[in-house]
Amino acid sequence: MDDSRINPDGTPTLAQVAARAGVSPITVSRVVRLPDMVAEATRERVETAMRELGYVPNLVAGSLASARTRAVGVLVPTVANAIFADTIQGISDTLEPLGYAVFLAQSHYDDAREEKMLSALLARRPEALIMVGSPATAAGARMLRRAGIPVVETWDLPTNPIDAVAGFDNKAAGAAVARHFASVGRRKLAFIGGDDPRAGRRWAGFYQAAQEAGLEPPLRLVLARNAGAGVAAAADLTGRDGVFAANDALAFGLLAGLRQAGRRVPEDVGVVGLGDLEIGRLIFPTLSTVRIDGEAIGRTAGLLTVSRDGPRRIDLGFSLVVRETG
Amino acid sequence: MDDSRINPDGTPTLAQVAARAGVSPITVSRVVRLPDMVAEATRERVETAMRELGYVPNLVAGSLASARTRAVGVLVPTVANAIFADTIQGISDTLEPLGYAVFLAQSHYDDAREEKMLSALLARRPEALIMVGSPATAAGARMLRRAGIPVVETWDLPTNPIDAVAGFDNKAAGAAVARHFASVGRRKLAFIGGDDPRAGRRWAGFYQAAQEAGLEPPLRLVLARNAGAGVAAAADLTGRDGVFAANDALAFGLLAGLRQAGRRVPEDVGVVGLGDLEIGRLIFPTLSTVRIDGEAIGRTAGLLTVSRDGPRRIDLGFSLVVRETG
DNA sequence: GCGACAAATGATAGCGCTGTCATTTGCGGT
DNA sequence: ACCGCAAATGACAGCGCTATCATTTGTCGC
Repeated sequence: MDDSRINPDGTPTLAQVAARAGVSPITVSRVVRLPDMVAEATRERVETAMRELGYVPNLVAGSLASARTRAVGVLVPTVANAIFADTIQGISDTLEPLGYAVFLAQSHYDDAREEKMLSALLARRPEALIMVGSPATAAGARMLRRAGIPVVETWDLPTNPIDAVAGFDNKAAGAAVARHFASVGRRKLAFIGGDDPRAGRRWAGFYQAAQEAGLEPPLRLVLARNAGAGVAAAADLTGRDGVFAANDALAFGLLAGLRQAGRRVPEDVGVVGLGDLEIGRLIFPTLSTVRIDGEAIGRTAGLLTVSRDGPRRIDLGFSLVVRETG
Repeated sequence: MDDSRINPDGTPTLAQVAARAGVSPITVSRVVRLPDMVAEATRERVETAMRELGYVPNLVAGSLASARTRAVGVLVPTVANAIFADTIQGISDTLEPLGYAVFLAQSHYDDAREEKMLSALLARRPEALIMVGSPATAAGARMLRRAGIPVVETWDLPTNPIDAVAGFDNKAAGAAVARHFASVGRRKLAFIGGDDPRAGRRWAGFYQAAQEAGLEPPLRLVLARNAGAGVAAAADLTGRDGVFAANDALAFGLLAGLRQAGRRVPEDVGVVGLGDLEIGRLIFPTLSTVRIDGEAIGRTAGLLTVSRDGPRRIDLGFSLVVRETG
């Protein structure tokens, strides 16, 4: 194949395929999108021309002409946190077979950055938008409402969602952990986590349930959201016999820190994480955790973007999984 | 703000902002892209109109008109593997400040699917493409060469790269692990991993170095690429005293499987992973591993897409980190 | 062969924005 | 006031494809 036939200023266009196959451009378009509508002989002629030219459809142009991008915007705090990676996986695995692509963006837990990312995503006119949590700013929320596309808030159950929800009750999850600690005789509790709204709700539930169980007020440590912070937090938890870490990664760090401090788990202190990452089942001692199916959240969110059937608020729930860490 | 002013058929357009501000459309465009080129009074008038209408630029149209998408396509085997998530993070953190977005796709380690994803990504006309590994099919490679955009192959050092490379020598990494095992007296080695080209190269280096060290031929187990397979693999490794797992996740599973089988690590069997995930430093016993800086691979790849300065082949190397698992 | 209808193909306009050249406006110097 | 130049703004065409209506072609029944 002689490359001189390719548009020297760029990649081959649909018009060039049409000229080569001796048909009009719209027929080439039909071969790509609606092949059953084209006579077999014509279709084969066009397909040969496409193959010879190495034609790759231009979805930028097609999206503009059709007012459809066939893409979904996805905004997560960070892709490096495995629980969100599972959600992205669920979203992608659900939408890709339906012909939808994923435009990914990260907020890094920063409100201003989240707003900027929402704007950047919306500029690309995704047909829907899925985000972890809810917009942190009024401007962000306004932008999403104005966009007039399906919006799914995940990993939480907001009282005034913009559109659809696929999440679980963070406050109830925190309460369940505190009640569990009380039921196994833990008296001095603590919570370690970040300062995002979801961690705040887990803390609120944890605190309230501890109060209701007659335990002394739990301690809250607000940390950076990585395992290293969990390691360091162990030093501030002397005397605490039950610690709820806002996510499993923090819990892994905490376990290492406690081990280094010579505190036995679960004999001296119980540890519960959140997320039920697979690693938690493999380490020693195995991690007790609040099981959240991040991938199911993603799948559900994906389905909520493409279908208006059924409820728009899905509570996927959680369950407390008690393993060796207490 | 009365919503009736918004285009009832969709979101506000640049033309509507122009009409509202009493300027021509190209002036609105300039306010968005080149604000210093517009007189202050005019700019403020336009900005007010944009704000009142809730105007969000349409990058679909802008991309077509300017022949620039300001996006980079990223193809990884799976986002759920932490080492690739780190790379995505590195890519995103490097490109986002430069105004580039990430179009993400996953191959799920399937050749046909990889080719389909490459085509889907290229249809969106990314200005560059970054992929883990190299194209598995000739058609995929041809597509990329034809696209005429910067292409970065990562996590490997291909002999005939399409354009640029940001990776490390997988074969040498495998060899280093075998030599390490030999140096600490391991005699019967094994390798567990998937069947992708990179795992194959790790195995080849491992096998060759073991031969050169006079050890009996190592055993290779080809597994599903998840921790669960690592757990199960322990049953097939009786009598082996040194096991190299193709990645850390597999190693975590293997450690659990060995623990369940009553085999002590490192007394009975040494285990080395690959990737140096943070969790490996936190668990007990701490994991020996081949350190690969996935995030640095991503950052380097990101820079290779936006700059043609300097070498196009970057070997980020690796290092063997010996911890408690041997 | 003719007419009716369906299948197949083509013509037209335009999606929302921008590269580029043209025109207008403003400023400073004489 | 006039001229030259730079800054600011506008006009025009079109990026590559597709929605939609129009036209052509093919098939079947009489």
